[in-house]
Amino acid sequence: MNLSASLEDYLEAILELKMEKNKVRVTDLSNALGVKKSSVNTAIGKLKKLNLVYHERYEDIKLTWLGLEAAKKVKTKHDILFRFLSEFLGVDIGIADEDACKIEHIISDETFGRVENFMNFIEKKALYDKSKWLKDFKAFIKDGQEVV
Amino acid sequence: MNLSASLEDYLEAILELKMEKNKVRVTDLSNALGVKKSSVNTAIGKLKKLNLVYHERYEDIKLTWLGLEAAKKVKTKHDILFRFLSEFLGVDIGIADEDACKIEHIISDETFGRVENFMNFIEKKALYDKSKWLKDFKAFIKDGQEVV
DNA sequence: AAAAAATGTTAGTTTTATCTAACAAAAGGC
DNA sequence: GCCTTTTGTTAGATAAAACTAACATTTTTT
Repeated sequence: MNLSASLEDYLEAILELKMEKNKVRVTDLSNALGVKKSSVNTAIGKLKKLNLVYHERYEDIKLTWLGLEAAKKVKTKHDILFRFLSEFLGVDIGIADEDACKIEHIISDETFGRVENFMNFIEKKALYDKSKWLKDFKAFIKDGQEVV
Repeated sequence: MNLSASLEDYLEAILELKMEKNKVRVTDLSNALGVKKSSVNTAIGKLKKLNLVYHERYEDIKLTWLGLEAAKKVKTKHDILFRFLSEFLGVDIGIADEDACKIEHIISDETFGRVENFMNFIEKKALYDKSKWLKDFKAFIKDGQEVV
């Protein structure tokens, strides 16, 4: 199933809102994504046709099992890309979130897999690695200073 | 000046074709970007209005000074992202090229700056660093094996 | 130089995702 | 229980970027 960036954003937002406030309404999505309610309506119609959400007129929006799986996949991508950008590269968290949100839709599975591997590597390595490369790098990133 | 991803791709392709074959025609762009010639025409019309290219009916396409600057900016982004993906993360070069081509249009200046810094760091570090973290990481990336 | 092929242009259509504006239904306040 | 506000829906418009199909111009072949 190949979803557009826009539809992936809707799915992700539904999942996040459900975790935050349980009920997900058209207005919530409109606010979360910064689009008009009519746009939400159109998008939900498409997701419904794809069997990704369940929605009855004037009621709140629910993910189907299929939709939940798709949403979780997008969210996982987002989270790992966000951590890579903010924790590793030191990007400001606001910007890291924005960029992750754009990259998550266009990155290939292969590239994402590599980023994922890298974050796993870093996470474990940081615990017991004797070399101070990571610290050196963070210093470098921070003030552009070289550390030999 | 805020260009769409599509227009940035056209500029980048014009720069690359100019370097390869000197003359850049509508057909060259059509082939390079995999779009119809009529689409190239429409895009060139927009770039012309923005003073980024110079183009007379039935003649070849040239970048203005402004267009060249913009094209170089995009290409630099592409090249550094490509090196990061292929050389550092070990992504297949075909896929790295595709992904770089998508990411270059959406990444923030801040994030791109961080990637740039990182590649500079790596490049110098690799020359004299005693720790074998980079080698360890590449092994990890390659076969998912942990190296303690 | 005429015919054929390649190249370039134009007009009009399609798709995706947004918007505005008008309207419909539901929820809350009194 | 009515009125107002909030929420949801529908219809129609717009913008970007591609497409097809028809046509125009230039280049190449013979």
